[in-house]
Amino acid sequence: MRERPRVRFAPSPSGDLHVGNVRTALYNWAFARHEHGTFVFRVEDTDRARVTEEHIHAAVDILRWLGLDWDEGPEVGGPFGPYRQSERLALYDEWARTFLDSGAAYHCYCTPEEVAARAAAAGRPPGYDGHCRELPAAQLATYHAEGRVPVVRLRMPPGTTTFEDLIRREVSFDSAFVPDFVLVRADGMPLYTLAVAVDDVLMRITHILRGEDLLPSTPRQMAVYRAMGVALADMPRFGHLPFVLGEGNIKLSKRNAAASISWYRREGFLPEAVVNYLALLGWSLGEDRELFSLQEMAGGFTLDRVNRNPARFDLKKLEAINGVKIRALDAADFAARILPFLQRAGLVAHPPSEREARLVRGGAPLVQERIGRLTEAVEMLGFLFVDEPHFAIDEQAAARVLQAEARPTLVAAVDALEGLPDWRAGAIEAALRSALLDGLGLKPKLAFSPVRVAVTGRTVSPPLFESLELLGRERTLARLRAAVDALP
RNA sequence: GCCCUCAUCGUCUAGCGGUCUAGGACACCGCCCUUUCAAGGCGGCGGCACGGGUUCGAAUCCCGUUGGGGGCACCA
Repeated sequence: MRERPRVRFAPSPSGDLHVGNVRTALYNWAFARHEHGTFVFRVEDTDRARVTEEHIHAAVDILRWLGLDWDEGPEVGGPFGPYRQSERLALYDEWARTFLDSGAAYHCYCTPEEVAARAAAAGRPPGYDGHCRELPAAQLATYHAEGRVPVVRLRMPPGTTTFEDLIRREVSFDSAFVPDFVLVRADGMPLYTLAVAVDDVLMRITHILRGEDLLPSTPRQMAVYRAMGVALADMPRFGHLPFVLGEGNIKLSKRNAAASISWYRREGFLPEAVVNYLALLGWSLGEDRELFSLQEMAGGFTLDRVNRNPARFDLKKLEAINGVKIRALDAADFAARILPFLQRAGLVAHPPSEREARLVRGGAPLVQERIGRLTEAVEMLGFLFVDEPHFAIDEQAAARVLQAEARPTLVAAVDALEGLPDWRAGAIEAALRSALLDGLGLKPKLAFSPVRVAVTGRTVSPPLFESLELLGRERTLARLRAAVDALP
């Protein structure tokens, strides 16, 4: 009997989408999908100075990358558009006029400075005092004569606003603590306070899941609904999501690079990991299930499992989940995911040459189970793509491992590998074990590290024998000989 | 200052009056495996903020205290 819910994600993209924004989008999406409702994406760009075209594109792009799709909004349209507030200004204007006519709103001629000064002088908390609520005609004339341009304020109805929060419980605000607020600026531009309410009603939004920072603005939003003639029972229902805090020192400030979701993409996090981790910040599937897909999340997403307390972001945990998701990828998919990172590092061409493609395919399985971020594949596989003349050994690694005493080891390795008829990992391992372990009586750890550093340039690398096989006989021997020559 | 809100291991959480000497995950610490690094396996450390109630019985319900967070814009 109950109608399908319509929910929305309505960011005001004044920069890269924030981690908290995305978590809100995710919950709205999951709720819509779970209830077989509609997910609306609306852009709140009434503050045009801050919201740019570029930011909007970035938001669309990152949401798509995460795998969130919307039924109405930018690039998909829908029956209740336009979905950008900057294209709906006439609507807000119309409603502001209606409010003025009905007395639900009034013109206010006070400047922000005057309002603040009066509050301070009276020792009241900041906020409007209702000064222009009932202006005498004479005063009005004076203001006009002074050339003052009014804002439109909503007349906050007296009494108590009570609502059942979808995530908390009953919340109520006494209007005495909710000052009359501005709907339209002196320059005629509508404010968030007007635009959200009008749009949510006009777009038939039924459930509003948003950050808890908006909790105190709920009575104001409901007052606008009321002015629009919406009955209490028909108003959208609100659910306020707890905050996502930064690590350590509270707030996930905009200054912090890790606050913007695009950072995670650049740093080699999988969208399925980001989404999985973000879902965990304030919600759980239950039964100790921590790993799931977007679809599984949608399948189990109910509001009664959303937490009320704020969550702190933990990069280590995200990384752990990322590792699990990386390992769960099939080989071809994983190779495709690391390719862009190798390309950006300048190691592989666009498109990859045949040899490069072969090395990516061959190298991918070597690193898939040992990295937590896709970017690490670049560090570990770099040695495969560098041409001999440009191959360089990490200085610290050389200083530690490639000392004079490594000479017999490297020489023996060259001898053992030079005539090896079968250049495959198994044969390479057998040859090196016999030459270095049996022949020189070295411990494995000591025997293989000079070879590793000489050939990969690092003390940490993918498995040695497979690495040599991939690198090929020529390049392997060239690097070993060069290392011998460079020995002190 | 006023209003609102939150409170289980270091962190994310399970728990929705008895099955809790509180479960899982990440982190951390051991051990095993091992050609480096990981991964994996096994084990360990560690928590119901405090005080009152309600109840035969509270992590779970109520009140208060403390502490945290948010809001009080011609930002959203």
